[in-house]
Amino acid sequence: MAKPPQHAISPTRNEDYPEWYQQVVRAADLAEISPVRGCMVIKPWGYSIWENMQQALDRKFKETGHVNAYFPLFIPMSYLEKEAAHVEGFAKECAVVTHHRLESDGQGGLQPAGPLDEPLIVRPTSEAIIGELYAKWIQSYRDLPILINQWANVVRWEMRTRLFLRTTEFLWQEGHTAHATEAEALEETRTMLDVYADFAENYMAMPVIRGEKTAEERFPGAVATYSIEALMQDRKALQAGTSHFLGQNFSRAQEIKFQDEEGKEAYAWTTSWGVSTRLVGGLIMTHGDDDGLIVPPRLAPLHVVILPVLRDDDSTTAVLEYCQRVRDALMAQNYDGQSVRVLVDQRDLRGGEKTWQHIKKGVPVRVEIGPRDVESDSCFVGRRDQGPKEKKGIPRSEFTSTIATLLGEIQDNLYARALERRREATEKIDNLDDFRDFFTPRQKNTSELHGGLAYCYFSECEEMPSILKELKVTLRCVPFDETPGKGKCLFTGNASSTIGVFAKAY
RNA sequence: CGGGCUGUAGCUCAGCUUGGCUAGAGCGCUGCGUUCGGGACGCAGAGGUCGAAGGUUCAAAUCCUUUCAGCCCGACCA
Repeated sequence: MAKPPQHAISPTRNEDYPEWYQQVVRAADLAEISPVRGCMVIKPWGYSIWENMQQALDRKFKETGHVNAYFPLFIPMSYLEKEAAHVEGFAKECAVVTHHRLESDGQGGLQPAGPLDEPLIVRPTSEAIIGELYAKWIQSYRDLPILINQWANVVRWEMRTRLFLRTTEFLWQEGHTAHATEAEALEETRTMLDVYADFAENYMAMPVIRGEKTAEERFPGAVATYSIEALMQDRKALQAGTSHFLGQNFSRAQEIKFQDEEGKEAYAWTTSWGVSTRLVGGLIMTHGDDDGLIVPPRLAPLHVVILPVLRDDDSTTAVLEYCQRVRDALMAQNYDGQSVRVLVDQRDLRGGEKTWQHIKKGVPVRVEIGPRDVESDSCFVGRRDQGPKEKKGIPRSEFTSTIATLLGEIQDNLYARALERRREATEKIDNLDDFRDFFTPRQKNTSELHGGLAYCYFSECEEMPSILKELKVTLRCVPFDETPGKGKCLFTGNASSTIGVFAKAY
């Protein structure tokens, strides 16, 4: 008998976090790198999690008055030239379509032909094309607000890619709204940030900090960028969603004008906001452990997997029938407004092997059912937020009737754990030595989890950028939830009344 | 786009320095048997034009040239 390894994932988080991440993506069968440079294939388990995210978000968008539409993948290059800062921000990472045909090169190969008069850009984001249409659609204050969202893929030609966190092509949603007044647009920007934060915390069980980005980190062309920032288990921050107040920058560039109630011509106030498949990466790094992924119940493709323990005797039929009964009873229950999602895994695999597959995929609840359980009318239940061997027998009817409570407990527990991890990794720091110390690993040669979130007073000064660069630290945001008093800028010692959240980041 | 490295089975790699017979291992896969509530074992098998093109040679995974692709480190990023 080979001794089983201690953990399903090797290396562990402590040993090599980036490698652990990749191994979890693989072990949980979420996605794989594709033959196409920088692009990933999202496999059914990973896509299903994304679908559940989409579903929850889409419902929230609609509850806040938005509707879905779809705009073209291609953007004429001239459209992108209109907003100067926007161009500069995205020009370096645009895929460009210059031809519309292929022809034989005479040697069995193909070559592009039919050059386009004007190149088309594969959208890196859609402000440029959507604004162009809004300009046509908006004539009167009666046409406002326009509150549209689209689910789409976008392409940004990144130099280095990591599954879900940064890929050349990714899936996302982008909301684009236009308003008659500044106040209304600002409120929209803030509302959508709150929608994201609510989703992150209550669905993903991932605590986030809401805040505003500083000028350097702002979306190209925006007046203000708000973001939600989450802390991963390696103590690096992940920007999980952004909401931009675009002011009139885009409407001036794109001539999005309307006549107001007094008959005067005015430029619309616009916003845009988005979250992407990057959230799946955030989910992995928030909850995953050394046995693989843990999916919060509200987003889990499967809530419960039933694993029949079959022997080579005549108990098989009884066990399978019992499994069906348990399945039916579970599916009759409601969790989070939907029927509980259950699978009886009858594949012809060894029990241990099968169990571990589901552990690695992060299914919240596993139920082993064998002759013993049929005999005692009970279920042998394991929770993914607990150790693989912490399984216990529960009377069948009690288990099936309280499944929603159990799933709710797991959801809450995951959030509580994540919040506690963040709390442990958060410090208020008021001098530069401590700051350097906080972000410097103890060991030189091995990778080490270190750092976290540092709350510090700061000012936009000359000293800050070089120190941050040296430490590979970034200013994540100016958090909304902090009420600053009087402090001193960490970098200059000058008086400051602005608190920033600093962290190493993805 | 600068610096370093790697392309050999589905995956991870050995073999290359010093050219030589039918190109290997582990994992995975298929079959049979024993197993099965913490990741099994035994036996038998399938699977490769050694990234591509050209050259040197009696002989090339191995040496030379060209080329393509990928990875890592820098500048950029949801």
